[in-house]
Amino acid sequence: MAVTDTRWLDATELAAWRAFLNTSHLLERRIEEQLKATAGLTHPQYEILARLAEAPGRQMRMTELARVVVVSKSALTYQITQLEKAGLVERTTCPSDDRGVLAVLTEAGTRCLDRVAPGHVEVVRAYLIDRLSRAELDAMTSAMLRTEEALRTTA
Amino acid sequence: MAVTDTRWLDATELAAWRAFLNTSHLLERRIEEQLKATAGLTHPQYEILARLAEAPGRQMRMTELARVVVVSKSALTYQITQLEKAGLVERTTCPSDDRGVLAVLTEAGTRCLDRVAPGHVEVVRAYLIDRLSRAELDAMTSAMLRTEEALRTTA
DNA sequence: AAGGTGATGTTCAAATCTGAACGACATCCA
DNA sequence: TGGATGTCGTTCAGATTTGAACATCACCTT
Repeated sequence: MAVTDTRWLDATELAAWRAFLNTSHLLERRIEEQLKATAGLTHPQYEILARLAEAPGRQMRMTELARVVVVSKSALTYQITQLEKAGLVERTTCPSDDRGVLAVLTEAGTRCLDRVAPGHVEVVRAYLIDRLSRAELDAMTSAMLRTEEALRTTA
Repeated sequence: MAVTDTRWLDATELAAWRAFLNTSHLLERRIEEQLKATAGLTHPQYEILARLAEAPGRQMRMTELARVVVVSKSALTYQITQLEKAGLVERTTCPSDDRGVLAVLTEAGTRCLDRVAPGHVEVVRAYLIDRLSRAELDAMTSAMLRTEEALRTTA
């Protein structure tokens, strides 16, 4: 096979990559810890509630929800079941497609989110957003949006 | 209790946060997929091998390794056991501390890493590093290093 | 109208992650 | 020297994630 010489990461690039990787893991850990302590929620669960709250009719199709939250379909099925047990979400069959399922945010779900959101936003600010200059924020956003686009479209 | 008004994220900040979150999850997924297909490794396992390869004597203490790779101690115990079964890593009791355990990269582990690294770096480049301008890379690095520092020192 | 193709959500087994509890050893100070 | 305190790595139970397989239904072409 044709062996192409590997373009290794130089010191700067490796530092960038590892800083990104470590920060994402550490931040994830911190968020998880805060949500668990405050509301017994996991981060994916919070994201599900947040996305539903923003959606028209406070409801969303399972596949679409899995896509925006970035979890597998089976993980979403599991989490929606958990949230349903907790009374924060309900399942409805989609009127326009008998295969489809709509996840609907309940009143209790809305109240839960209202109660938890401030503390969550606090963490996101304290460790990420508020530590970036405007220029850094803009640079990061444009960079991240570009890579997200690439990751979503490819394969 | 004194209720401080929440400083919600504005549209730009929310976009930044979600782009970061989505990108990290999507990239993690893509990396995991590539490593699994290429070498049957998980991402944490790859990081363990990579860190050991860089370490003096190709060995590292468990706690320190868990810290740099950003996994819990129990997760590291589990993964080192897996890698030991695969013959890529060995455990040695630390000479200077009988409580300590040294994870040592084996010859097979070194060869495995050499074989897998190019493809892995390829993915990191293709979806992140090569998509950022020099300015974006620098901005992201400084921002990430600052937040990493904050997350590592606090609590 | 009927079959082929594709999408939808769930189930299942397997792997992995985490925090808490634990036993073993180090270190420090009286 | 002898506890008191802390660190180290492991074990354990429980929760979560994933991909593959599956049954159901939609859609499109003939």
